[in-house]
Amino acid sequence: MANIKDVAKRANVSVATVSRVINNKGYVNEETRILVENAIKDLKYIPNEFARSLYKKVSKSIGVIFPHLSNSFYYNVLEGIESFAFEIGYKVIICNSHEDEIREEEYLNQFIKYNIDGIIIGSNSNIISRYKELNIPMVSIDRIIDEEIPSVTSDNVAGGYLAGKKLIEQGCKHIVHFRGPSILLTVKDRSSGFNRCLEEHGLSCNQVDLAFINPEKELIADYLQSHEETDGIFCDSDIIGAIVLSELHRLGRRVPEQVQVIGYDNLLLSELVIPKLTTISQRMVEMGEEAMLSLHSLIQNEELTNIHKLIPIELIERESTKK
Amino acid sequence: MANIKDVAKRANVSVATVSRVINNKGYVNEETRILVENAIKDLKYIPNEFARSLYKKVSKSIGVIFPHLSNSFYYNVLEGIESFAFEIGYKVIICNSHEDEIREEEYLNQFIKYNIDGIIIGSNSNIISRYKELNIPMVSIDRIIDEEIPSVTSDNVAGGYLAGKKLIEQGCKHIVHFRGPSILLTVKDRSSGFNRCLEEHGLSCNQVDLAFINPEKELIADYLQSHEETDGIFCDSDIIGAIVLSELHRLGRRVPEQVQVIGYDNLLLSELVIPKLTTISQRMVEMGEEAMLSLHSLIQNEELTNIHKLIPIELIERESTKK
DNA sequence: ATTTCCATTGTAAACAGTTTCATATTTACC
DNA sequence: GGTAAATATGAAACTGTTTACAATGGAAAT
Repeated sequence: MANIKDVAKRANVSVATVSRVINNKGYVNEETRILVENAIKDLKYIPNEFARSLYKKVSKSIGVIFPHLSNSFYYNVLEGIESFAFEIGYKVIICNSHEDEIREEEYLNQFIKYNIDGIIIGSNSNIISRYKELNIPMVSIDRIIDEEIPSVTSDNVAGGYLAGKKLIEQGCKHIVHFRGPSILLTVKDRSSGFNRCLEEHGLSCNQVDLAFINPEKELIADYLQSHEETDGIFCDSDIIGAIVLSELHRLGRRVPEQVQVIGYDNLLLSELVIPKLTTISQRMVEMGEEAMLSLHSLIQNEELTNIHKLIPIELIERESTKK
Repeated sequence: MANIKDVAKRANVSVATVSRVINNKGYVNEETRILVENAIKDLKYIPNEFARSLYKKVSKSIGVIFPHLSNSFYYNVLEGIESFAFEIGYKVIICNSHEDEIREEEYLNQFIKYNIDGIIIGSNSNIISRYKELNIPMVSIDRIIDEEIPSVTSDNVAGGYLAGKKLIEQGCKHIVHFRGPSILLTVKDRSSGFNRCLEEHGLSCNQVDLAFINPEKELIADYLQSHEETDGIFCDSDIIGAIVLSELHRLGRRVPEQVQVIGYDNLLLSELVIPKLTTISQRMVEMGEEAMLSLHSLIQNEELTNIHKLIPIELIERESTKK
């Protein structure tokens, strides 16, 4: 691998001049520039970023900490982050915390070693203080971990509200909310939006708490069996929605004629079940892009006009609700 | 941020000694070691990897080039890669080529700048020559791009064969194979395994070529409508499988009594459709781990006992085939 | 004619480590 | 007691860049 000295030698100039050419900085005579550029081409010279970063203390890379990777939310967000990062010349180092604080801390140390320019956190981090003392530009995604730390979240309150509104508009009276784990802020927000909407219309609903990954099918089956009057169901995920549909099918209840169902996430799945699932869609890729955008501003020391970005949701109407 | 000089000063030793302590290399007196370690703790010193890498020409990071991120195969593989990489102290830089050669080439240049230690490629790269001239340790995943470049692939031939065997054993005579894009080697391999099995049993099958992402529902519907005799279906993905199931449902054909269906990938989806889809499972996380393992050996200049690793597949029996 | 300024280039210090080599001390062995 | 080997440490060179500063020459201004 050729280095800057080799180029300088071949072009008969000093390394400083070569550096000026590479960085387009300072005075360089046009002829000299061409000489240097040719030498660079001849030697297939590519500047060493380590040396550069060592001096400039900038790594042109950001770290992304997620609690999981195999989850459509995170990899779609990651897609958005990567996409925008590439545009502005940033590398993305991916970290899977596995919801493990020790692992997260180890990654944090790595970040320092590598002069990482910024961090995007999607994990349920309890080590915020550690993050804050690091003083590295940082953006949280999907949750607000601290008032001072910029965030990008999906408008979960609006998501819940919209789902409620749709069910009510289509005439549902006996509504149930199959919720995700209620420790999650996102779930709480959806609940609060949903409940507010019902209250505004003089209604209330039952809540059944479920896990996201492996929702207990039995709980769903039991509830549906013992609540024949149910005519509207809001599920905190399409996976729960799909299970609900299959249970309703087993019980012989017609969707959407007798019961209407709304899911959440707009997974591929929601198009493949019968009937196709009406769902709330989060703009995940956009969330990733917005997070990277905020982070970039932060890195550039720009003022953020909007510290806490709220990304709108959409209701995707399919066949599990009435028109 | 404290640097090695600060530590040296505080411990009243030279930087060389500090370096020896950090790297556990060379002679250091026990008392001196403790002195240095305390200084490190006091100053919260973390060595700068850029300076290190500059001298050692090793980055402790690998690049992963995938054609997409939002695809369960890739992110599961990524999960495996990241997991093992973390164990052995490597960072993972994620690159989404979007199937774009120019983008891939740009990433490649980045890799050189950053002295990347190794590359895992999952993309349909046509720029192999470029890769080869780089002389960076490299492992391909899901496809063999070159005889000399180590690879980790799923045993697609066995997958096709196993699917064929299952359908035949359960008495299918009129079999159709809804294939993925036939340009893909993986698809070709599945086909060849599937067809060989049918041939061995004196059978043959029809083939319908479909896209993976948005399989043309109409093609599937048309085929099923015009081939009432069909009693066995092998689908190159669970998504195709789910669509097939929904079409069969529409046509009033009972699964598995009249028609049996096998999918591929063991997506979450396959558990949620009615009836649950029998499918071939690829051990994706394991593939990622194995790829990282091979790459690590390569980086360490170790001989690979098995250049082309073939990861076994499994038949996951559910409700869309007879027992 | 002298001074000032700009363009152009090079020298050398900085960035933060690792490692080679030299030197000093201790221990081991004959 | 003398020599070789092992232990312990530091000075300085080295990694490949960027940049502050100095030096030079020529043009413009006084």
